[in-house]
Amino acid sequence: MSKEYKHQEIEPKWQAYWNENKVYEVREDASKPKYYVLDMFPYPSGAGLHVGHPLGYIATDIYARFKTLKGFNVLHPMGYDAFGLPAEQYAIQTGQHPAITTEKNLQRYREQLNQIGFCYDWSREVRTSDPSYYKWTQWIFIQLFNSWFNPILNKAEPISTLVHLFETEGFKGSDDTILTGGMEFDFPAFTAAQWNNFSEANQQKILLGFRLAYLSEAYVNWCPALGTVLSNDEIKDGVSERGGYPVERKLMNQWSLRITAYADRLLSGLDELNWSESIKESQRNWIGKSQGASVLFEVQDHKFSIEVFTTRPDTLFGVSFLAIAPEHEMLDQLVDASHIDEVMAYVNLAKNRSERDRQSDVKRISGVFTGSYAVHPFTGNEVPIWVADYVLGGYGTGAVMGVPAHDSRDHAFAKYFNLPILQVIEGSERHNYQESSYDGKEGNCINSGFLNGLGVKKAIKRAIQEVEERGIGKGKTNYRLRDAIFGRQRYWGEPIPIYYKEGIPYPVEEKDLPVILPEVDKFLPTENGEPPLGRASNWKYKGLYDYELSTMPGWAGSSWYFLRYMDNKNDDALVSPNAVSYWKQVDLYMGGNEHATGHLLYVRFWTKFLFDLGFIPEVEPAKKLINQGMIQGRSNFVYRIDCFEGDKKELSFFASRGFLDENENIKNLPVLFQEFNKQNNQKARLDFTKIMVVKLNVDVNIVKDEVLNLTLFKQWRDDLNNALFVLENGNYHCSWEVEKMSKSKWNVVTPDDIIAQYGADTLRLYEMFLGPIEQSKPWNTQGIEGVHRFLKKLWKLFYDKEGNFCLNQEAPNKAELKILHKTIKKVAEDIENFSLILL
RNA sequence: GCCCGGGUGGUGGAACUGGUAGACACGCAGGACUUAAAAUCCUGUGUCCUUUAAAGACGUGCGGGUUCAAGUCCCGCCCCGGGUACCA
Repeated sequence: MSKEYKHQEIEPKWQAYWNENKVYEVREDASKPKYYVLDMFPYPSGAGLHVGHPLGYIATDIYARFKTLKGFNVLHPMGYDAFGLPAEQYAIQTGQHPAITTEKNLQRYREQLNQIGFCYDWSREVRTSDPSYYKWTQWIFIQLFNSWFNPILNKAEPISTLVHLFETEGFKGSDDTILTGGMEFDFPAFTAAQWNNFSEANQQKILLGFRLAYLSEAYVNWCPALGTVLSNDEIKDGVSERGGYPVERKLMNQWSLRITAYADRLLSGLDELNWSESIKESQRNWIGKSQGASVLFEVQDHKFSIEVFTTRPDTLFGVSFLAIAPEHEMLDQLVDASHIDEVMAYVNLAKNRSERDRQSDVKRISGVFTGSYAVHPFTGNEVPIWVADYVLGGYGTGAVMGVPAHDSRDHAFAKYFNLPILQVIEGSERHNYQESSYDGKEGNCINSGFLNGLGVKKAIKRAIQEVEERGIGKGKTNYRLRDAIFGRQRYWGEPIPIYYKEGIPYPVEEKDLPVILPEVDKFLPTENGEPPLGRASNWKYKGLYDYELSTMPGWAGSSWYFLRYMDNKNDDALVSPNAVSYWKQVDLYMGGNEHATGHLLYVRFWTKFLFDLGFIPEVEPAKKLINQGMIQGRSNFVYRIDCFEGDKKELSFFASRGFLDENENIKNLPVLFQEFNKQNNQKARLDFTKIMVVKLNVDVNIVKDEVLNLTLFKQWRDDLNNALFVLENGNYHCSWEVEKMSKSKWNVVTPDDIIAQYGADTLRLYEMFLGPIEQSKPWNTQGIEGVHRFLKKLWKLFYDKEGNFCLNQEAPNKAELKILHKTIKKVAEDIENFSLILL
């Protein structure tokens, strides 16, 4: 051993030892209690693993090692969420196959992970893009396709039980008990005899309305110029980020998963989970259970009614208008001829606004009168029907009853369009109903016929009773949660294992799985707008039938990966009963907050589904969840001063932070130019026609303590070779801001440099030292020195000046034992509490 | 907009149920060791006033409130991060 702490020697030595002796490989062992520690697996991006990823990994690694020492049989695996958009985008730009990009990125991730010295059992690695893995993702999809949700048993069952029901009892129509709450399509009632005489096509069409994986129309962001569907992410300011083309919302036939059937179980299941309250609260809000009533409003001079959903049937007498969504299916029929142009113009505009836009933009009130009236079911009054974009097509019934006096958005709408505001709840006497609404639930009904005098809660019950008696509505539970659109018009994902025979979708037979992602010449949609898989030549099931051309979304593979780690090489089942009955579920799951309602809801859904069908023994994927805070990037900026003469840029240089004021404008122009001339030995005038300050992200790796390394800056990009500067005391000072850590912001710090300089142990210690694991914080490498020094001191406790390992064998005295045991207690408690900061 | 987090020195953060705000560390300043530097060790370090010290005043995003006592509890705001259904 050398004389001082040398991580360059210590770390590779032990990492090699672990590797050669397979120290961290585990197998089921009934003699020991099991413990399953899981990290949310990473998407292998081109920028490599940044310092944010290991934060959670290090914490779980400490915990996994601790649990092992405590005698548990610890499963601690790692793998990759390897399908996804970025690799596909890259493929579109460069022609490089996403599989190649992914493989390359993945290698790099593995190297980085190895360097940090994690105790993963690498023999269990999974990759979602590997056919041996996605075979089972596809298999689960087929199970979903072959299942329906039985609301009486409150669980999924094979579709054959529904077929049996149809064959023996038929279907009683939209109020049938087999419906899970109006989420299936409305089919007319049929008898068993009728069912048996239906054509195959008709039967299949009906079944599709009940399957947990089904085909239906849904709105997507369609970009005609790119011929593809875009995520909200890919849209900036209403146009495509790539190319800046217009985007419209378009109805498209899409595969969806009936997650809404599980809404109640997803909600009630939260109570037993040891997850943070904030995550559980987010999920509750996302599921958005609300109780109320659906009420039918007859449309005057027409033979149909509009169904509205309301949580406040007690305010029915306060209705002064109905508002329907621009997407409402009855719109065409009810709009009055004299209003048709105006309405259609509005609808075309409103439909193409994104939902988020429509919900967030509360200040801009818009809507248009359809020219038609509904009849108030109790008063018989005429109620004007409006189209308004604050009503969303996908939520509730796509129509609301406007009660301006007691709903703030209805109020804003009524006030803007001068619609009557009718008070029906007694609030505070001084409340001015022309100014604002009273949304509270305290008070008694007034001006409300049979509801007068009742408190809000009683009035709700009474109103529901009344509409039910009159046959114009019923009590109803509504969920904000929508079925999950599952099809993607993309290449780099799991092919949906469906083929079409005479236009009817059928699942690929299990023995033919996996449906391998075919090769294509380009990763773009076809000329006639089909997804990229439409380019695959001779790609037919059994050589005869067309395959489904859409692929699965990013979250498909991640919705069940925790199961695959238990038995990752099994070719006969997604996981063997043996393995899953031993490892059961994740005991500790660590991951980012950003997955609160996406991944974490879907994985719970799939887990419940697989449980229902008897494939796994647990209804929840993870008992305990810890959200590691996001490590944000700490971006550095430089300021370029561009000076124009007319449209021509005459001069351009970089000014240090101090020359700009708080608002990042030039503080004092003459002083700046004086300094510029002095420092660069020039004679620039300052009477330019236009002077602009351009703020640019600069690579944080060439900035230290906010001081820019000028030499490296000039080498950073070709156009900067001859860059000119105005410095402060010989230095260029940058500004900084907290942003998401990403390649495009030049603020990615990778663990590699830190490990090379200080070693993995210093990195690990420092990441834990940064602050509580749950808290988000920007990355800042300042401070790592102190941690490194701590390790050196620790090392010196055990090695003398010549580098000899020195311990003596003397029995410890009482005081020493006391310290030892206090330390053991403290360390054990801190680790159990994930208080990994204090040393 | 809505939902979930967060805001404490120059910096990361500590303060468990309301009870000495700023632990620990970084940085900075000074000193010791050294021919010198690095490394290491020691001392100081919230801000302001003050030659210094003592003493004092002010201090946990902003404005109010409750309390003997507020970083912590209540009300109203501001700012930052995440999510908002095809990013993962």
